Parts: sequence; structure tokens; C-alpha cells
Amino acid sequence: MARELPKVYEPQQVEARIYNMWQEGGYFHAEKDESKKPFTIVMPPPNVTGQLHMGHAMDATLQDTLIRFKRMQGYNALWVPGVDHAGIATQIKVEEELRVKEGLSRYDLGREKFLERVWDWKHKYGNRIVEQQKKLGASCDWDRARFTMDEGCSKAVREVFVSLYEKGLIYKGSRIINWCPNCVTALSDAEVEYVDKPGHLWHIRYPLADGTGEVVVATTRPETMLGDTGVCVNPNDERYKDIVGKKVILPLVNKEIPVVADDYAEMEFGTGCVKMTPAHDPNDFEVGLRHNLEVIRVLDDNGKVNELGGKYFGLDRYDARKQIVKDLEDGGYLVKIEDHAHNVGTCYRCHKDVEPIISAQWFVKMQPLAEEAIRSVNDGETKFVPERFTKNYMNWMNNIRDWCISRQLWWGHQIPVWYCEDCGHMTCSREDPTVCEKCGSSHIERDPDVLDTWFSSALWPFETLGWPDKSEDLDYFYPTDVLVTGYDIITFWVSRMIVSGLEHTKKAPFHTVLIHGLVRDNQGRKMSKSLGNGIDPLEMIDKYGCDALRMNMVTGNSPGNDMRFYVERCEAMRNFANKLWNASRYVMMNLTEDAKNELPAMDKLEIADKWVLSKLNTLIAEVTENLEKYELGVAVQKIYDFIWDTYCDWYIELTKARLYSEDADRKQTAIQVLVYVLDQVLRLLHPFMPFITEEIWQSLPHEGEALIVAKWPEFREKLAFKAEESHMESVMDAIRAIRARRTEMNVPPSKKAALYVLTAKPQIFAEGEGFLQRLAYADAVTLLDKEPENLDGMVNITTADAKLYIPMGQLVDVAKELARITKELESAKKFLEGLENKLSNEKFVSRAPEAVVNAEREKAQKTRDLIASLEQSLEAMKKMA
RNA sequence: GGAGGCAUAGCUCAGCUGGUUAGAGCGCAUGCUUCACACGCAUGAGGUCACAGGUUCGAGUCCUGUUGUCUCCACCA
Repeated sequence: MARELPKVYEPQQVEARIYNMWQEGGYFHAEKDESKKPFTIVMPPPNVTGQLHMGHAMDATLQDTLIRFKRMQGYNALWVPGVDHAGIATQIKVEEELRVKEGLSRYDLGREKFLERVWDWKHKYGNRIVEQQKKLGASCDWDRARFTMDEGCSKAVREVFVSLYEKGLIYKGSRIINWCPNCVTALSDAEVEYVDKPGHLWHIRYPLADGTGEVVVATTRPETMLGDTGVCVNPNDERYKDIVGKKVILPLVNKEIPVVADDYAEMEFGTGCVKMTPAHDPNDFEVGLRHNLEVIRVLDDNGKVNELGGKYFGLDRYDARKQIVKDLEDGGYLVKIEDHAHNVGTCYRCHKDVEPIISAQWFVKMQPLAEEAIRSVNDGETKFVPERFTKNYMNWMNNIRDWCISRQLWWGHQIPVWYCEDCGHMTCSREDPTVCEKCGSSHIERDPDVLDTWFSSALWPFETLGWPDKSEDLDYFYPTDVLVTGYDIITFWVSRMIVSGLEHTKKAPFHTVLIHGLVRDNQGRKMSKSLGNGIDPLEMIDKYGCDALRMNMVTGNSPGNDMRFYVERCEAMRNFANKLWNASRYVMMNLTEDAKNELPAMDKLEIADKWVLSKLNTLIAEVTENLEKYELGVAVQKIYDFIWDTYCDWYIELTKARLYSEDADRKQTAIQVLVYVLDQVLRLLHPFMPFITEEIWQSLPHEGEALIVAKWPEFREKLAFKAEESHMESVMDAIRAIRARRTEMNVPPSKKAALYVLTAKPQIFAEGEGFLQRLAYADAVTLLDKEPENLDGMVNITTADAKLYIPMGQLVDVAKELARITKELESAKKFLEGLENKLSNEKFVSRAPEAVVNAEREKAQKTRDLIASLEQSLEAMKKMA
């Protein structure tokens, strides 16, 4: 039954239809089923404001490939999707829209109305990224899609906050925190990016109060001097020994401040004398604590000088800097200005300079939590793939700092703490209180801040499965199996999930963390909006198909390493899809009406069939092993090679003689093996290229509803035909060698020639006669039992198992042939020499494994035979010349 | 300052626990309207596996150092 199929595979005609078929079939959905083992992945939730980018494509491809593999292996595979509320990003987006469209700020609307707007926005656009993920072929259980601010997640967050609070692991404290005056919120340490920027070192004279002299301090931020409450020198610094304990006069402010001695001051840096601004520098703050220095905050939340800044009140920090420098100069206090490059913290969202500011914030005490997280990874309960990222993780955990979790935003989980206006007590509870739990006053007010977005994402693996309620899903699917993400958020997210999982569920949330690298542009730069070098995955899907994009993501790449994105590789993978399509088209064209997908009887199999089945068998074993070890790139390369090289370039060609012959029985055998191997290989490829494989599989004779739930192939002992495999390879060697000679001599394929074969394995070449005729342009094939007597006009080819003679008449250039054979002989001799050296090495023979030694011996023998044969040929040629 | 990655063909990269004469894609060259496919077929050119030592019977693979390059963490007033 011939089928009409387009010559070129058109993914656009296929993908949406297949995806719907899967969804309607319910194949993505997983329910608790005690008869099966679960395999669970939770998806790193993309930002609700997000647009699909290559990072998502990478993430989703790896996860989907694993999930599909496990599903086919018979696991109850669950991939939980979801979206993150992304505090700052979303709030900024909605505020921006409000400003542009209505000229309003969030303060104009007020908290409640503003939040309504954000929810509106979420309902309107929140699904966009989900729809985009579907285009990637993601087989997530969409019925279980979650949002980090939905009811269940909110409940989990509340439970975690209160329970940590009750354990004393959450506290409110004054600290120098990273403040973004542009986003008007605190940032955690991880949200600050340090950038090298050119700057200056201003040397400023601070006169001693008793008029006996002066000290010179050096600073990179002169504007902070308004908040100076001391000057620090090193206790061992002879230069300043006498002034410790004295007072200096702070210029411009005209205030007396003390000189203190502390190890923090480095004698070698600058003048060895440091001004102390405890409210605006973390180190100064620490020194201040040790020496009881006053803390005076002089910048407000917007980065402007506040009322304590005297005449500079209201100036922006950078304007204030200019003014202060000018005033210092005018007052004769400025000694000099040096150029000085330094690292400036910038906001990871808006990239404006971060201002260290003293502020009351909420913190999680990490030390006690980190201990368990360290132990768990050390004990191997959680493994990183590749392993080296364990170091990253440990490095961070061992130097853990308390986590600043409050954010001065409106969009997010509001901190569940109420302050009593009467007694000042803080009430923190699972239910919203109406009165102060201490004094009973009803004058209580809720903390306006919200929690860091990562606070809720840290709970993702268990909150999505029903925690804190005791749910069956949680029992069954949790702990999850593999977490797939980029190395850039190991500390942000992975570490905190491990901490939270261990603390709240007493279990590590996953046993494996599969880390991938970043997708860069073709020059190795990060893809970013500002550079405009991003490549839209959806555009690639439109152009080359989803399968091609997915293949691009997993080929030529190993875990944890960055990859450059080359459109050319999408093209190559599109070509591969097309190759598979056409091979399948060929198979289908030759299918008979009653064709079934089952192997023919063993005694009907011919050498080519056994060869391909045996190769397939090996492929199955290797690919399965590679996938179990998360070596997706290696696995897919093997499948690619098998399909293109083994199946298309060789096996299909080897079957053609039978398919076009009149022998119905042999034809039937060939077609059945063709279908069987294709079916098996489609299964292996399905996790990587789900659409085209499903589309083809559906058109082949098959049992079962869909490839997505078909059984993963298994190694079959009875299909391992080692002998036939090598026999076939002998013939293939001959074919390749003949082609090469003919090409070298510019013989057109249309010109057939007789072929004489001298071999110790005549039966193999007798069996291969048809292949030699068809693929090596042979006319008649004659088996010889001795060297032909007349070598006139004969091309003479030596392979490992045969000597081949082709009468080419005048086309033979004897001199050229002589040169060629001489060259081959030389290289063979050289090779043999190496082998013999090795074999005569006493130590090699005694210490190397026997199998290795034997293999080398065999190799040497083969090479000797080859050399003998080549020498014969050479002699014969010489006679002719 | 601390930690880590990378360095293999013109380009982009594979190469798992050390063991064939080191591979792929793209690019390049030559030939081919061969009855699935020119998004194709065949053949070929192209590599001192950064450098220097070491371990080993044996090193692209393991160890040490050097150079170049990238990243992460900490942070210098």
C-alpha cells in the first residue's frame, strides 16, 4: 500500500496536531498508582512576566527528554509545571504600564487597588509563557500547574515563616543591607552584581580637635562623610599611635568624632586612616559596634540626602558627592584625588548602583539550617551532575550568611507579622490575628513588606505536591527525582530548596541535580535584551521545527558547559529530521497491505538483517545506559549516527535488491526488518524528537495508542549476531575500498566493471555478491582461489579480508597504482612496527589485561597478512611497469 | 584574595571509569538528475589533542606546574 507523503517533512503541519493528540489522550497526566514507580521532576517556574528564551528551551528540552524516557520505561512520570510571581520584575512591569498608560504611580492607587491590577495582569498575560512551553513539546502535567502565589503556595509560605519564627530562626534586625534606591527595596546578597567601574579616591583632611594637627582619610564615597561618626587607624600603626582616643573635626559638618584603633584599617592602603560611616558601610558598621560609634543614616530610601545632611538635604547621592567635593576643595580640606577603579555593587534587575544602608529587615538564620544541607550532600543523598558543582554548593554553604528575606514591595507574600501600637509586641501566627497576642490591644498593624520571591520558590518541590497538608501525592511523588537547572541559580534556588526540604519535610527534595550551562550567542556572549543578540526559540521552531531546536539543545554539548547557539545546527537537525522522514517514506511505500510490525522467523534473516539487528541491539543497550547516566548528548549522537549511517546509508541500500526483486518471501523479510528497526529506533529517538517520531510511528503498523506511551526498547540476547556483524563489515569494507579507487580514477558510476575476489572467506563474499554489484558497481563477481595470472589493466585493492581485482583497461595508470600501493604498504609496516614493539615489551605483556594483549596480537596478525598481500600486489605491478 | 571551568580539524564542539591508526556537525575539494531524500549520495583534504614535567606496560583522558581565556564567590576604605 503506497502512501502519499510530502517529500519534505513539514513540522508546521504536524506539531500542533500531535501535541493536541497527546493532551487529549491524557498522556501527560499522572495519578498516584501503587503498581508503578513514580518518577518526578518539578519544573523551575519561569517568571510570570517571562518571554520564552533559549535558557527555557534548554531547560525544558532536558526535562522533557528525561520525563519521556522514564515514561516509556514504565515509570509513572510526573512533570509538575508552574509559574513564579517574580516580585520585583512583575511589580516593575505593572507599575511601568500604569505610568505610561494612566500616568499613575502605585501610591496613587494604594496597595489594595494596585494588587488588583497586578492580578489582572497575571490573569491576562500569565499564560503566555505556558503556551510557549507547549510549543517546545513539553509533556508537563498541565492539570497540576501551580503558581507561587496561589492558595496552596501561600499556605505553605505562611506555615514555613511561622514555624521558622517560632523556632527562632527568623528574626528582625538592623543590618547594613544592599538597597536599590531605584527599585526602592532591599536586595539579598545574591541579588547584587559587582561591576568594575572607574572611580576616584578622595583624600580628605580631618583636623584634630585640639588643633595639634590633622589626619588624612581616603574615601571612594565622599558623600557618606555626612554620616561619619569616627576615624579608624590600625592599632599597630606607629604613625597614628598618639592620636588614638583623640577627637577630630568632621569638615563641613563641624562635629567632633573620635579616632579609634581597629585591625580593620590596613596600614598599607591609602593613608592608613579610614573614615567610619556605620550607617552606610557593612565594615564600618562592624567596627562601630566594637567601638560604640554612633550610627547616623544620611541617605533616604530614594538615595537622596536626608534631613540629617544639613545643607545637602534633598540632593541625590551623586549630586551631593559633587557638591561636597567642591565644598571640601573650597574649604581647603581636599588633599588630592586619585584615580581608583573599584568594584561597585549593582542591582541585578535595574543595574543601578546599590547603596549599602542600615535598615531593619527580616532575616533567616542560616547557619543551623546549612549544617543539615551540608550533611545531606556529603552523604550523597543529593548528587550534582556534573559532580564539580558540589564544590560550588559547599563553598556557599560553608560560608553561609543570614538571608535577608524582606522586600519593600507590594507584590508578593506579605510578612505575617503584626506590630502592636500599644505594647510594641510582634505577633506572628498562622491565622491573621485581630488583637495583640501579648496585651490584647486591637491596635495592631501588619508589616507592610513582602517576602523575597525565592522564599516561596525554595518550597517548590513539596508545596506543589500538597504540603503542608498530608496529601497522598506528597507521599507518593515526593521526594522528587531530578532537578534540572542552570548553574547560575544553584545558590539562589537549588541550595535553598535543599535547605527547606530537609527542614520542613525531613527529606532531601531530589536525589539528583542536573546542571546545564548557559546558551550564548555565536560569539560566546550572553544573550540579553540590551545587546539585542537574543535568538527567539519560537522563531527557530517556526522555521526549523521544534524537534530540530530540541536536538540543537542536546547535541554537541555536555552537562554544565555553556553552549553557543548556531542557527546552522538547527538547519543540520532539520535536515536530519528530513532524512528520517524520507527513510520512513521509503519504508511505507514498500509496505504491503497486511504488513505487521514483527520480526520474521529467525531462519529467514539474511546477513544484512542480522547485521542491522545486532547493531540496533548494541545501540539500545548503550543509549539506555547513557540516558541513565544523564549523558543525553552522547546518547543522541549514537541514535543520530545509527539512523543516518547504519540505517539509511547502509541498511536501506542493502535491502533494495530484495525489495525490487520478484522473490516475495525475501522481500517480505526485508520489509519486516525495515519496519521493526525503524519502530525501535523511533522509540529511542522519541524523547529527543517527540513530534516527528510520533507522526511517523502513527503511520507505521503498530500496537498501542501512541509512541509517547510505547515501551522503551530492550536489549535482546537472541538478536546479538556478532559473527554476521563482522562478516557484513568485511563486505562493506570491500565496497568502500572499491568506491574509493573508482573515485580516485574518475570512473563514473554508470561504468560497471567485473570484480574478482581472492579471499580466505569465500562464503562471505558469495553471500555479499548482490551488495557488491549494487553498491560497488560490480558487473559479475568471480571468486578466485589464487592470484590471477594476467594483471594487465587490473586495479588491485587490498582489504583486511580480501584482495580485489577490477579490470579497468586503459584507465589504469600503472605508475600511480604503484605509488599508491607503496604508500599503503609503508603505513601498514609502520603500524605493524608499533604493534610489535608493544608486544615485545615484557612489561606490556605481563601487566596489561589479557584481553588487551590478545587484541593487539590479533591486530598484528591482520596487519602482517595485509602487508604480505600488499607486497604481492606490488611485485605484480612492478612486473607490468 | 578564594574557587572552578575551558584550551582537540578552518569554525562550533563530542570523546563515559586510561587500552583500535582521535570523532561529529558546519565549512572546504572532486564527482553524481543511482527508482526515500540535492534539507541528498559517494569520495577526499584537514589534528605535535595549549606548553613543560610526572605517574603508568600504555595518557587527549590521571597528577603537578606554566601560559591564555571565561565564570562564580568574597571584597579593599
